[in-house]
Amino acid sequence: MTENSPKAESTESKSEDNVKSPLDEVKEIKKEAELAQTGSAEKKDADPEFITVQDPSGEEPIELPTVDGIVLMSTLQASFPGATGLKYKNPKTGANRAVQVDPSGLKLLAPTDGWENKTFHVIIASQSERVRALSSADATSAKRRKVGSSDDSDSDDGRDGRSGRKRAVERESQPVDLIVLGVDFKTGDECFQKYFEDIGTVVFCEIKRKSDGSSKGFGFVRMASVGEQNKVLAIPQHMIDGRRCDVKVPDGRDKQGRPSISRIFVGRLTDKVDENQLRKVFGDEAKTYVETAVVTDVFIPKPFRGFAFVTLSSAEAAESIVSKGSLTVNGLSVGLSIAQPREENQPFGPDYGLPAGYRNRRDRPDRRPQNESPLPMPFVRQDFGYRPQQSSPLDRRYWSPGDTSRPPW
DNA sequence: GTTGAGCGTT
Repeated sequence: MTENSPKAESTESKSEDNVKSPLDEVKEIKKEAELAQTGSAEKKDADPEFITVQDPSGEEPIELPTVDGIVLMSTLQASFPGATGLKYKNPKTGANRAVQVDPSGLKLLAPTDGWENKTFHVIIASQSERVRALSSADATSAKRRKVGSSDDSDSDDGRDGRSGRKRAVERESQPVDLIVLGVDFKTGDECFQKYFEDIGTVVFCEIKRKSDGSSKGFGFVRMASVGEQNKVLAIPQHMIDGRRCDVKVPDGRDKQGRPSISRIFVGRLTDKVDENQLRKVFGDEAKTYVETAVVTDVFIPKPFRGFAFVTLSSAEAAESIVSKGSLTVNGLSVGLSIAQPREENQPFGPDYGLPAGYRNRRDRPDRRPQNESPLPMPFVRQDFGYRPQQSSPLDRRYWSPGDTSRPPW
């Protein structure tokens, strides 16, 4: 079985670049997902059937698609967050029958007499939670909360399986909507959703459209867990409906209280580096500090300028790496620092502590003068990811030692 | 030439 699978993907008439490893990675992931799905039934040629599911809150029934004769749990949960299964009334006995769930928990298996001619009802883990989710006040955050209801402890990372043991990973924030850029205008919602369901559980997704219904070319997706979100973000280049897409954490949306994402400025780069190298080096390094950490984004300015930005899923990992001061990439040492947010992203307004001339030369606040109080343990007390602030504004101001001009106070 | 940036709500 070591032969290349002769898939009918010969229709790649478009751009077939030499970016191999990322694509292979995608294929591997998709293959995994495929294997997980091809359980028993094998009727690929059949048109997708739909089953009718009654909404527990009494709204209109929803039709869910079947895939190869099964219904994906992720599909169910995308429509009914918190759902753990389906049931239907047995016409002979009048009793409710539960739809069988396969051991992996990913698939709902067809009843022995098929999906047809039945109305299914959703089984929700906790009714009270669902009610709470529907309360308008907390609608958005409740939506997120729902996800974990079937599996109360967070499912950090699929690879580790059950969450029986606590890991040396601190609690990361909830998944966020990820922006998907470069979506083909003809790509439909189903296809869009399906793509991400092959990677993990999708709780929300949407292609943005104009008023006339035409696609804007981008969309959003939210995965059920941070682990799955990281899985998505770790893929450098997505191929959705035959088109290359980028998936990123939207600007300004990653900081809800605490940042779960952290960006590193990488200086002193040579023009030989490419994105994949940076992903590898920083990804490996990050995992030595936080095992679930992944590189979620790499930005290299187009006319090469000797620097790059590497974003990690873990602020702690980013801090840890940066605290080393440098890292070896391609045999050369590169400079590291925490990326400064752009002006509009700075929650504290302009640089109060810095004379105007220093605003572009920010000496990192985290590389503190030696003659001052000891390091405040960056991640212990880090209320805001990008800017470790002193508790007292008078404690510390930064200016160049040789500078004769006075600080403003 | 050591600080970027495709971006949503009904």
